[in-house]
Amino acid sequence: MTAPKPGSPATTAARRDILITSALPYANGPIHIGHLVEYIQTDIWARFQKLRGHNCCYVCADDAHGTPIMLKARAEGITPEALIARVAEEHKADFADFRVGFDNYHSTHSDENRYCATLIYERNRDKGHVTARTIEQAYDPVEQMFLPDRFIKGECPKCGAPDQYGDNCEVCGASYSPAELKNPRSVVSGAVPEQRESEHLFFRLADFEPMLRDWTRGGGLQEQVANKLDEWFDAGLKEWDISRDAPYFGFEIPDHPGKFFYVWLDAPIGYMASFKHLCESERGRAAGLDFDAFWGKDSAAELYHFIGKDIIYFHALFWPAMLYGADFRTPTAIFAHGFLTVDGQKMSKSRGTFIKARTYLDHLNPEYLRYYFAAKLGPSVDDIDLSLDDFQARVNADLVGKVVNIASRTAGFVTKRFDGRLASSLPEPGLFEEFTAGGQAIADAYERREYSRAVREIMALADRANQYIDEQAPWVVAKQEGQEERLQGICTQGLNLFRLLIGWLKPILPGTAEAAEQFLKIPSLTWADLSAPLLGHEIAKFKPLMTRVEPQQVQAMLEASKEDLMAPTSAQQSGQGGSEQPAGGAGHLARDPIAGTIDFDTFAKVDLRIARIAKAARVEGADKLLQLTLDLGGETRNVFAGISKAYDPADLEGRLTVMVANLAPRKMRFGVSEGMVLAAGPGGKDLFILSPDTGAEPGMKVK
RNA sequence: GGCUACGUAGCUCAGUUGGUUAGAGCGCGGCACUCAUAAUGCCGAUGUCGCUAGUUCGAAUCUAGCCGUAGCCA
Repeated sequence: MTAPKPGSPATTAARRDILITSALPYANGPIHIGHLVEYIQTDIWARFQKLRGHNCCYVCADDAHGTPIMLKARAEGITPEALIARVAEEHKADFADFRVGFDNYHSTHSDENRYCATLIYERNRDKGHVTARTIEQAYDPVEQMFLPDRFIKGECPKCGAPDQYGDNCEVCGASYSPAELKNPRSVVSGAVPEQRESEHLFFRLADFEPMLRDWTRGGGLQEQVANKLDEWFDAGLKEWDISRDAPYFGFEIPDHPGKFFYVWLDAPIGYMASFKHLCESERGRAAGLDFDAFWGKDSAAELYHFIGKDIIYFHALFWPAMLYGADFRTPTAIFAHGFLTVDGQKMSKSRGTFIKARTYLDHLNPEYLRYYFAAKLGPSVDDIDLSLDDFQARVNADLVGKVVNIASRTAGFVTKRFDGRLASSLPEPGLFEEFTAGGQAIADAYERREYSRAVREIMALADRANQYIDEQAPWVVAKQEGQEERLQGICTQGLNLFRLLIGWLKPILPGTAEAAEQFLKIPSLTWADLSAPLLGHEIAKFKPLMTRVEPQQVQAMLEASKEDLMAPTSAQQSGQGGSEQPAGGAGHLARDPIAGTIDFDTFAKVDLRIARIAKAARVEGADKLLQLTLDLGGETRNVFAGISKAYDPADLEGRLTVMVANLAPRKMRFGVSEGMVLAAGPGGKDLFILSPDTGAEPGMKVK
């Protein structure tokens, strides 16, 4: 059996073995709605394949290694193991609540991954694809560790912009090496980095050029991605540095004590490890899952990786090469998607559009976002935009106004007039068949990942169903004597059309589909069930399957996202797949490096004043905010401070503290904040407001 | 800076190999209906297809340059 070409219509009746993955989220921060584009896109595809009756597994894991995690754990005073365990729980809860249905969620810091990474390394090494070479790298003499480029800051050698990372300048866009940086400083300790030598291991990617060129042309890549790869081939494939020196949180390389696998080596291997863990679990054994059948060199199973466009290089070059070199099968296809913008702009913390998964869930139904993303997603690598106005309009119009409304406007008659019983035949079987015929195009669209097309097709049919009900006007028939049978027929027809629509939407809206199944009193729908109508069957009383999105909910979510920002927490944006971003370090300087030098005039612009906390109160509806009335000795200010978890309002009243008195007022959901009190600490319960020494009086300037 | 993409109605997007008057949903204007979560149906208005030049009988579609946006540069 040969795997069908990816993107080919799902015409094959044979049961396919399919393994699907999403990129591994990095275990140093929370999931946000940008991440969710990928997990929702993948989950829809996995659910679709399962509904079609295929043997489909969807696995993922936390990407748990690397310098940022090591330093963040150290900054929190806990072990990396404790950190990644905590983050894993948060990630799993977020995914579960968004109904991302992983068959297994594992970690790259696992026995299975150590085994697979070691095996892949050793097999490649034994074939001569790994070489050792001494390189020069920046070294932090205080922390006694080598520094990744992103952990060195200094002035751009080209434009002189201060506070730039060691690899490129965000001001002028120049690329350079950390050694070129002027006045370089270690982000971890603030020390001046030294250049030191160290022996590193390199994966000889160029050995695989013929195989990779072949694989690239094999139809497993989107055209846009293949174009990008050609560019890399033309530039020549370079060796890949796969080792890092201690201290490092990862797997020690067996034959090189003190050296560790680079996080990006074992990250994709996490896909294998997660699947291996699934195979060896009770569930996996019961299902007869065989690791080798999926990963062996001649596997007939299909293997798909959904990833973001930023990590194509790793998945389309290193990963297939590593697998090939270690005598494993290569992926059937890589599906890259674009990034998410909100209202046409990059997600922004200050605009409140940097929305964490949890913040969204606190205010809105996950089905809304799943639907909206589906309505926008296609198979290309183009970015997609979350337009908040469009989001509300679309969810309300399409899902509540069109689809759910079909059931809502027919079910009442069935319950009241026919004891919930559907008619035993359809008055218009032709219309039903017209719908089921449309199901083929919808399936093809799903298979090709053209979700936006599938949604368009489904909504066109939903319009058709509403037209039918309008034409038949059951509310008129209901008032006519002796027309009971006709009324029951119309409603049965309408509910059957509704059932088809819900069945087709099930990969996108698993929760709503489940509620609809309960309403219809039917077992879990599969694609095959949709060919025949539901007749002579008793249904439950209709309850709203989905409520409308209210603008206030969206506003509240944005406000809450701004609150997250105000509380000085240590939350960091996580890069997918273990990019080495500074996330913490030894002590507070590492977590939050000292900012670039300013002159005295700049400092003098900040007017700091002693203030007496005249009143302090909790803010209804905000879990982090306290409303403070600050007495400046003649003038009072209303200030919101994100310190509710650290202080009891009663303990604050009467205290003296320090505030920024000339900060521009800021409008918040709860009122206008006219300044800011100063506090130190990572956030949550660990926040400490400043107090002046005895003798200070309200209104005194701090200088 | 180099490369790869993207740029179509107020908004979000379709537009298959170049071929008549460029489409949909939302929003907007009007009418109808009242079963339904102010839901539904019918009718209508709305565009120099980023800009410029070229190829062609003919360009939203092909080519080049420019402008804007995103990502990558291991």
